[in-house]
Amino acid sequence: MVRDRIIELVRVALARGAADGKWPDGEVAFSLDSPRDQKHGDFALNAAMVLAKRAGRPPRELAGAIVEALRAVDSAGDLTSLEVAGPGFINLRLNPDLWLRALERAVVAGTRYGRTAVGQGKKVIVEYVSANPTGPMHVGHGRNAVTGDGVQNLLRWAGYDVTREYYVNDHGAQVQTLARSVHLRYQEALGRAVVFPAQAYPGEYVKEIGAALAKEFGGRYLDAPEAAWLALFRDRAVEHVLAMIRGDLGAIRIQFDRWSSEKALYESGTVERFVKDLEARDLVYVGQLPPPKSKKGAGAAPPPAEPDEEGIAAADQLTLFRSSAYGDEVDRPVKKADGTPTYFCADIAYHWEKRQRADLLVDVLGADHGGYVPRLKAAMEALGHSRDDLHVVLIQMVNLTRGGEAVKMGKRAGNVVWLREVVDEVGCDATRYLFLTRRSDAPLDFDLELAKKQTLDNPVFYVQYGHARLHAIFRKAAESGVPVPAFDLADARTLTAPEELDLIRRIAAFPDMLAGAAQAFEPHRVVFYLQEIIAAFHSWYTQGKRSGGRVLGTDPATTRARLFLCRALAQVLANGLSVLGVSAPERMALPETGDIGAEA
RNA sequence: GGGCCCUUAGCUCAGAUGGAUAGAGCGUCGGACUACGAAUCCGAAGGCCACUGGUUCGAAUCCAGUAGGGCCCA
Repeated sequence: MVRDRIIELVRVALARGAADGKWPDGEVAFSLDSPRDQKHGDFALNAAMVLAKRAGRPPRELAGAIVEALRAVDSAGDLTSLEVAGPGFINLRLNPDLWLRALERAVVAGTRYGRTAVGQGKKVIVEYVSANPTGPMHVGHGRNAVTGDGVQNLLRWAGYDVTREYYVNDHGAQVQTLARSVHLRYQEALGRAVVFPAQAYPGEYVKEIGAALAKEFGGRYLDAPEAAWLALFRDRAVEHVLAMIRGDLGAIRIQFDRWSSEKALYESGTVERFVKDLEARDLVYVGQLPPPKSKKGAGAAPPPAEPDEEGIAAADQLTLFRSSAYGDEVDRPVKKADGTPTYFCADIAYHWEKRQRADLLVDVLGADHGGYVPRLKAAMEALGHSRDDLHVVLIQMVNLTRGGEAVKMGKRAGNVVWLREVVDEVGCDATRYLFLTRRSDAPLDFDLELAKKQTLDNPVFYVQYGHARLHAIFRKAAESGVPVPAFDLADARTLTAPEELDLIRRIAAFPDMLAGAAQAFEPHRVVFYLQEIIAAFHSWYTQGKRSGGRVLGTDPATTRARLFLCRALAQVLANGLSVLGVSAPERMALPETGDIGAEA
């Protein structure tokens, strides 16, 4: 990478200068930025300002000394100009051949261009979606899924050894409620009139499962006691729902490497072994839940005597995990009064088990689980790991709109918008891309009308169109008997327009951008990068068209060079879209045909 | 009442580990095709980066507090 090469040069120069006693020894936390303003060169180095205080010398004077040191180590002649500017920046201009070589690398690396080794093969488990197996995926799950998949893919491109994992909460109250709901529909399917209580799951799919079980078992469990069918109905219902979820995921091209079952954690004894481990480390004790934080001054409010949804009441003697010693607000129960483990217990047991399989854990959670993060981190630390071995990506909610009008959503019957409905309406590419047009921790407005539009308002369309347009150029070139050539430095040197150099610099920065996005767990950066680079292309293209400097010009060397530039650009677009799981069509149907065609 | 997130152009949002004159899209106004996709592009207008203080060579970015919005818990 171009930037890495310069960073190395700077390091050597700084070390050499320190060795010569020109400035104090030690790490210099310099940065090498690409300035927005081209007048400031290819890169701006702030080392002199960082070092000024330690050296006790004015930044600009120090900058002069650093410039000398850089010149001394630049035996290859990479730096064509070095100037001190502003408060003490050093503006670097590079030998243009360096940039042109980056263009060559992009094409030579092909579908692998952008892959880096910053992850050093570290094992990472990315857990995402993990929607409760009590119903199909809704739109919010979709955002989680797409973001998680983007993070996962970024990490893969950055050289991590990634496992995609889905945690199935197939144990506990919610799947039991599902089982009972299904049993009611089962009775109904057998002709019995039932009253459907408010807490039961209302969806149409519950009826389908009930009917399927009626067909399979007949009246066998019609009047049987709950104990006879609960576990069976639960397992069958979960199976059905997971099949639906797999279908939903398939519709947005998401697959998992591993499905981890909460129930299996119990059945395999993992939870029990984990609790033993906690006891052995003296991380738990028996006691009562602390009183909730009360209104100030008025003394402690009376603790609620009512059991909560997990069946824990204030007066219970619980097994508590010393999470408050590791940054959590209070100690959290891992066992209830009757000795059964809590949901939290199984969850940290799962993380404990995951951490044995990987160096780094990433959880993609809904923002409503934000309060859960400190106790998970506390658990990591208590178990002898670093808090940073777990990184949590929080996903804010999706506000669905149609032409600007809010689409009402809620948990009540009939109000949920399933992910599948959205994908069926706007397509997988638009769904995936638009879910990533905002930082994940900010709420997202998703407009169904906009997502379907075949105009530049629609960011997906804009980028895909750019890719198709590049391929139109290749087709035209082939028709004219001009194949896309191999790299030739002499040809490439004809690329001298500022717009062309700008495009080349962006292409060269692609691997850095991907690595940065991976390390920040922020797939939306890829979206913004693509948006910018394709805008730069459209601009260059149209301007060239006006001034007669088209890609397919009369001068053979220029034509070859520009075709090659387009080739590199198309590769970057295709690779960037591939990281996002969005297709890069080589041609797009005309709107008159009414065929969207972008999925090809 | 406690905790987390957020506040940047009329609207929707970017702004990488602090860098030089804060960017993009939409919307508004004005322009550009006899050849590779005008499904595109160019230009203009539009800002007290919520507020106050602090940290330093330098703050939209980091810290504290205030105001407003969202989520969770109670």
